Amino acid sequence: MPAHDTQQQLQHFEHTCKSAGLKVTQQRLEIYTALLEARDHPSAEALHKLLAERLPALSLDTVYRTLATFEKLHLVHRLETPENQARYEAPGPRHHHFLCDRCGQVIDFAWQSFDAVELPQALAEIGTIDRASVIVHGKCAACLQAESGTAAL
Amino acid sequence: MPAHDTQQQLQHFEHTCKSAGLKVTQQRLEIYTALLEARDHPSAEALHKLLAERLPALSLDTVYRTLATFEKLHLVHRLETPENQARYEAPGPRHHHFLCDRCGQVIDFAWQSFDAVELPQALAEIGTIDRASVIVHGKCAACLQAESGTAAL
DNA sequence: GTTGATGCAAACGATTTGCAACTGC
DNA sequence: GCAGTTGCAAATCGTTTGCATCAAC
Repeated sequence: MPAHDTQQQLQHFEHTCKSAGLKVTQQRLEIYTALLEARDHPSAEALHKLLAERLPALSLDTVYRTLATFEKLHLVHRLETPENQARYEAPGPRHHHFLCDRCGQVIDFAWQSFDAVELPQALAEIGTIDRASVIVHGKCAACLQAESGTAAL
Repeated sequence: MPAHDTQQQLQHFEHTCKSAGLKVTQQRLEIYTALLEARDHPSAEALHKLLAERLPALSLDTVYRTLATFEKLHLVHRLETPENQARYEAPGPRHHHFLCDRCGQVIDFAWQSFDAVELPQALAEIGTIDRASVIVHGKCAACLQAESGTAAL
């Protein structure tokens, strides 16, 4: 995907940390990299598990703290999900989210024509706009199939 | 707002409960009514506090349980917010959400031209669509003012 | 009268925090 | 070396659950 290769994002990451007066520790680097590579909006716990091999000493609270730090710097986005567990993603190519109301899965989708549209006037009075995205609720294909097999709900 | 007056929604509420085999208890009625009247997407705790006057004996867990029940029946929506506390709203006129990244406030806004637009093809393969809405992140006017006064972050 | 709903208190799980040891700059 | 970070363990907070009592149908 153009304009979003890993190298560039890592550069941006280091630069952002340094300008904020934050140290570029191994943990931060690994967590950020893992998030760049993850395509499934992992939770803090999922990231911790994922990194357990490379960094056995990494503690879960560091993951939480690091993600919170990254979020403030806009290095990652915390997703809005109906779950009680927060999920994160590194900002990449612009996309939107489909949420399965049954299994909770989050699926990305692109929608160029939305991205190009102008936001409504009303927003100007509400505040400044950082980013806008679409959230679609429904049932994912896998769940539909599972339900038809198991006679539903 | 047409097609969404309180009377009608209460009828719909009772009907939905009965068809689901659920009792229309005073607690459920009050919680639902409070949510219909609330314009601020209250959390379970906020609702509990709000109803404390009318129903001093109402317990917080009943609020939680009731909201969960309502959600399954699609009588209320659980909002996607970046907070750790869930917020709810009764489905009313179609609208979208502005989230202030600073104070966490949720502000509704209308966007008719979005509502009329056709969702992208890609979604058809992902699953069935229940509802689609836009989430805008930014800073609300109040926070902008507060920051300019206090010399920011 | 039954059956499901509520209130209470205890349990749970995700996230946060205080503090001492450590590591990047 | 200093300031910011981490790991650990304990605390916190939102939410869930087991169980006896109570209310709606």
